[in-house]
Amino acid sequence: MQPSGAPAGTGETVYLAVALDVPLPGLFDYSHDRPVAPGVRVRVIFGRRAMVGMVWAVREAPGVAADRVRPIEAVLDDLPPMPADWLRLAEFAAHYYHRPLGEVLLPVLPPSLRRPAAYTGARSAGGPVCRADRRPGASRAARKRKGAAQAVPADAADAAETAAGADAAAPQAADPVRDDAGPALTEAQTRALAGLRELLAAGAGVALLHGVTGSGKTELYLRLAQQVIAAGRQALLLVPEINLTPQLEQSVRARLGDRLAVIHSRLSEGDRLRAWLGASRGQADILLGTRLALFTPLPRLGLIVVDEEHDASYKQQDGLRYSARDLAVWRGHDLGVPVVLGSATPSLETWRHAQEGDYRLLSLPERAQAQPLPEIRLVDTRRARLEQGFTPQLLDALEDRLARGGQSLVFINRRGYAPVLRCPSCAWVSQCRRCTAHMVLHRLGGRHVLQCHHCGDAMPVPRACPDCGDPDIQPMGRGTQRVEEFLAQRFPGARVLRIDADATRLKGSAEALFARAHAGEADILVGTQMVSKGHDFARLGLVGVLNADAMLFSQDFRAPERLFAQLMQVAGRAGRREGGAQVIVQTDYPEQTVYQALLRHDYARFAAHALEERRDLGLPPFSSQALLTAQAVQVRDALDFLAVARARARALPEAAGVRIHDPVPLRIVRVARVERAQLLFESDGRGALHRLLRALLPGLDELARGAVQHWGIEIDPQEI
DNA sequence: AGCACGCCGACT
DNA sequence: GTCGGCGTGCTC
Ligand SMILES: [Zn+2]
Ligand SMILES: [Zn+2]
Repeated sequence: MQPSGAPAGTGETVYLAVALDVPLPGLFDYSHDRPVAPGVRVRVIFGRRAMVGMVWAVREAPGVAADRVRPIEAVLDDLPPMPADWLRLAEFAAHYYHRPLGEVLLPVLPPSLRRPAAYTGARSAGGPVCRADRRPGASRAARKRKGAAQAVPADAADAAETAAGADAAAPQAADPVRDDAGPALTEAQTRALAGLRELLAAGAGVALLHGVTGSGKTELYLRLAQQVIAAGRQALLLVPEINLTPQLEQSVRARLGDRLAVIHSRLSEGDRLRAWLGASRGQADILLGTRLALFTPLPRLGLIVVDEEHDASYKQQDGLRYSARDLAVWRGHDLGVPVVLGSATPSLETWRHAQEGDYRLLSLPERAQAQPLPEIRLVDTRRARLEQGFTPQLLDALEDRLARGGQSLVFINRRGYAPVLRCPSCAWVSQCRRCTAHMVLHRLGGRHVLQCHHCGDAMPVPRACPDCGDPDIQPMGRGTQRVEEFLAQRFPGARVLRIDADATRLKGSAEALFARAHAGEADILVGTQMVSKGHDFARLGLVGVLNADAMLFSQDFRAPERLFAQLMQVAGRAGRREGGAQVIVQTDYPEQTVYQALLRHDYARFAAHALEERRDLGLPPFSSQALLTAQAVQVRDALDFLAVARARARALPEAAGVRIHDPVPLRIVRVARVERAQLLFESDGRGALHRLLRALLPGLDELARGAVQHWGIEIDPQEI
């Protein structure tokens, strides 16, 4: 660290334009005795507090009155300046998402690099980088985890298969062509790999690897990464949060060696910094991580892979609302590095790019191990007599699987026992006092409680109706817990295992529950979307889907797209190791395209239909959207703010070609005593929309003074 | 966003 | 009398 005022200054005062993580536009000028390179972090006093900022530019004169300018406290020179391409990426993100530079540059760094106290305390010992370098090994906890992971695979082939998750082409015991380079490829894999290698040879471009669950996409990523590493470059492999398991890490390590860095949000600060340093110093050849790994400097980057590119977890939901997939494509393009997007159900944005020829489309139409895809049955629930939500067909199928010793999965995307409690005599329902939403009945231990899924509030279940005293209040509908209870009682001999966010929180780690399922300690699994990702269950022969229609009723135009992806994913759990698997989807609307396309495992048909609809309605990907959001105690104030914003926008010359909708309250207006509303902007071209926002947004802070607590802009919203 | 200052209600 | 409530305003 270079203390300010240290010797060897030039004597000339310069002004450093510093980016700070504050929601204020622009940069802040600080004085210093010599120039400092852009991309270097500095410690400064801002207002009353110490902050870490990043130098963006050097100026000869301050942009504000000289008496307001303060000196740099310290130049944090324990790291070289951030590289130019990294600064370009951050600049693009700040510009595209309409946020100040500092709100991108600093939050994407490992936390210890942006905390001023990490450099000042008595125990700071030269700062976080020195401390990390002094203990180059991983932390004790990390070593323990690694040791445990390595101890597991007695059968390495099997471990690699489960681990690489959805898409490892599993080496079979009898596979004759297997060698150190990995399992033998199918014909389709070989063709796709050739296409990917052409992309690599071309040096840039985007490919969409479209392959059904189990078609072996992961194997192709690994081979491509191997090739890139052999050429002396680094590979960045992004995966959804839920897929980044110790097993995946272990299998990548087994295949690509120890020069692997892993970055995700659940790492300790020390481990995260060490991984980040390893990747940014070029010591790691491969970086495996979740969306936040996208912002890691990689000096020798040669390949970016985004697995399950349609996954919602690539979109950050708090702070800077960026899409790691979109930024990955930008970074690849900027650096002239190939980008591979993989999915069984690509986002329609990506699919359209592939159809238009912007992206190279490579398909893996079949499962790698030649098991047929499961047979799908739609069961019409309109005229069925239901038993706790189950049709006789599904119950019969469950019974049949039980008799044959197979495993089944009942999928219901709703946690808890019942979504609402209701009084039969009056209008009382279990309403949350802080939200416009029902409190959900949960079984906790042996007792029941009411829980709000939106604000986290909890309360005991009343013994009788609080309004009229009727003791006979009833749970309405069902969630995983009630389904679990029903199945246990309906099939007394069966071992029923529930896997959802509550079960994994309560009974220890998710991995332990999944391990029980894998070990065959359950006949019927009951789960939410948590079970539909990343995990294969060897003996799983039947998947039953309850309540799929709930996702269809959403106002959001992307609801069918998400439902289709969800159903394909959960259907893909069945029959991974043996044939004869079956999926039963209960629905009131079997004629809907989503379900008809699902019957044939036909993504292309679904996508063509959905795209046609989007084109007719002028929706993405045929238009660009932005959402202006506002929060207030009273939704009226939020709506008024948005109405004025709309009037201002319409008065601007930049409004030409931009459709500005009406301000509307959110579907769930109040969450934790805050009421929300939004205003949708839409235009056919991206440029017009962004020009309008650039003219409109700077004035809104002033407009929001008063009853509006908060406002924000979301570019390319994925839920509206 | 923090973090101050600032001016009115109930507490030792 | 002051402890603290959060309204308002500023931060290079
Ligand atoms: Zn009542
Ligand atoms: Zn609530």
